[in-house]
Amino acid sequence: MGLTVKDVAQAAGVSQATAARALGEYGYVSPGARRAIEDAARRLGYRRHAVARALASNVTHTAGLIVGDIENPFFAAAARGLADVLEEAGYTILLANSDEDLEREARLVEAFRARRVDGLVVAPSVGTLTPHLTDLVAAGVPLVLFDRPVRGLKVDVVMVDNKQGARTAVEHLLALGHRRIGLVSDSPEISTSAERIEGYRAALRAAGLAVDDRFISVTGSTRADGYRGAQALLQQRRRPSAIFTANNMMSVGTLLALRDLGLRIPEDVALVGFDDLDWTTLIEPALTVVRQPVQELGRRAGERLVARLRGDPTAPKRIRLPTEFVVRGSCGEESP
Amino acid sequence: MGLTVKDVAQAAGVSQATAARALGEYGYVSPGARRAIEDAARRLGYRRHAVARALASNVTHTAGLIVGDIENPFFAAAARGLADVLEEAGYTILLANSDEDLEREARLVEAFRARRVDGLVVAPSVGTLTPHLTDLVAAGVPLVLFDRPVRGLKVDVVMVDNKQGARTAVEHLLALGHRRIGLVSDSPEISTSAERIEGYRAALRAAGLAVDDRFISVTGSTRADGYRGAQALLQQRRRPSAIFTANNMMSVGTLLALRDLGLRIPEDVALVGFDDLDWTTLIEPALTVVRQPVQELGRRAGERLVARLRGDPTAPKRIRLPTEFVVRGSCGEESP
DNA sequence: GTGAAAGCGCTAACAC
DNA sequence: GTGTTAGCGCTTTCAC
Repeated sequence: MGLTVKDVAQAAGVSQATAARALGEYGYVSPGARRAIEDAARRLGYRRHAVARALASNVTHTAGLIVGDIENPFFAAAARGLADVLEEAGYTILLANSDEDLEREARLVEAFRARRVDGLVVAPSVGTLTPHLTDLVAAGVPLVLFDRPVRGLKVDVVMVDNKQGARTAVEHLLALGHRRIGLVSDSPEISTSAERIEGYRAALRAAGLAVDDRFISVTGSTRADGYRGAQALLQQRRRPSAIFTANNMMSVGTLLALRDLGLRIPEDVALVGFDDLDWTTLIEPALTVVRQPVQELGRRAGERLVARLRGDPTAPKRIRLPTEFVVRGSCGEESP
Repeated sequence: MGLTVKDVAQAAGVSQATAARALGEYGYVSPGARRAIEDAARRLGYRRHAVARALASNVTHTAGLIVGDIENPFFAAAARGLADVLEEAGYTILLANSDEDLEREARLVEAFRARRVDGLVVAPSVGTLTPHLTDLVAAGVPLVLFDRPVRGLKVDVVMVDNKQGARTAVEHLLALGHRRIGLVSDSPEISTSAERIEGYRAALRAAGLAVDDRFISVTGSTRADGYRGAQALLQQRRRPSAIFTANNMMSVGTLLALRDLGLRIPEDVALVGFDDLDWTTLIEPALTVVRQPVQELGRRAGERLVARLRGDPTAPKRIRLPTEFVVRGSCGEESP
């Protein structure tokens, strides 16, 4: 501890500036001096002080990531993809969970700004303009929105085509003859959910069907919420013959509700989920899902951020990765 | 950007030192001055500069977390628990994945030290003394080992009782009459796995059975490894009648292998997994598992680290949380 | 209780 | 190419 550039410079017999240039990998240093400096550094056990460097250079080589909950496999996979890209580019990740709470999210953004992150990737909990994000952008801090756009915020967004994904899922159910199709979703405040709900509605409308609110359950986004939502839908006298769940946690809840109600899949109720997971092929029947390229999503977000950090001046990009509709057994068919 | 303590001090009509004391929440400041300073700060939109503060005070309020892979639900849940505790205590988390690779892990520790993290939580990929960790401890940086001890390293460890957990699982299978019990595990270099393997052996020995290496598959730790390992065990002419999988990813792989081989659970092969997950009750039959208090594990690690950061001088603690054996259907019984 | 001044360890001009 | 010299924005003595 406490070994500085100056110490290395002395040991190597050069000025502090030269040693700093060699150790910090910038500016010109003659091969000879470089060798002497690197030798001395190694010999003494010099360790660069990223904090001092950050203060002097105004660059921290640190990026913030704010997700709803790292425990959710969706965010975990994304974090992995993001980390891979950012680390490769020399950045370290600061991680935090917003719990989909706007106030918490704002506090976290503030904390990350105080730490002078070079850029930020956030999955915004609300899809409308909020000061913590507009201020950030106004201040020129690169921001990449993950999974969800914010209406009116002109920054890069990396997301999937939620509406189309949901629509395809519901059309599949319609094609199988279902007319009472339930929707178990979380709040449309989360724009992803709004789009999936929209896709659901669009499919029904296109089929000339009325959208019946009694088949729609909109709650929180946890597994427990999914359980309750599905229960509510299924306990009506005229229950849905099929259900589309708008996210992975709610799929689990719905599955549990179905089981507790003694309803069989797909005989009693067909099921399609959004987001593919480890266990979707482990259950019987396997779950038909709208698959998202989750890790890729994280990677792309990382690439956008790195591009901005390197000064990419182009207009904000909205990257929409396609979903893939994976037919398995939960709607009463065999996989192709 | 670029608004400093000095600016606030001028606006409030006090010296920089006083403003800094108020803004930095240390030292004495009269109530009057404090109000003036806080008003000015709010009015001007002052934002504290954590990097400068860190350089001057030599405290970053940052903790590093190094796990094998954040995409693994085990680590994700732990990260969540840890984040909750650390955030509460005012720390921000730097996250990185080691991929269970020692060299990578060493690089990451180095990168975190360069960033002057106040402390570190790591799930070490190797259970023996390695310089990147001994140096860290020698330098006085608080370190908490997560999930796995390192032989000879005198620091806090938070883990579960792997041996007992594994032993209980195998004893359960033995009690059901199984004599050919397979083990699908990852490398004993990861001490957790070594302990689980040890528990497996202990149970067999206690029952007076020889440990037959043909029933033991030790490979990497991915799902694919589990799949291959299980396949290998099951394709022998004399295949195991039961399998114990030593981690969650390998349970998935084994389940897949079982299915592809057309083997039924529990009729053809009984199965017990280590680590409980979302989907273990979703499959049919539900998976009997050794459950670990995963998030709690993360929380406890966070608590230990915070204690050390606050100067707790007591001897290193080895916290061993108990596992819970959860009997479901995969061994041929009903849940209680 | 408050202020002046000296750093923390590094980068960044600028002169040589 | 290399050295000199200012800072970066804050904390931290130490007088007052």
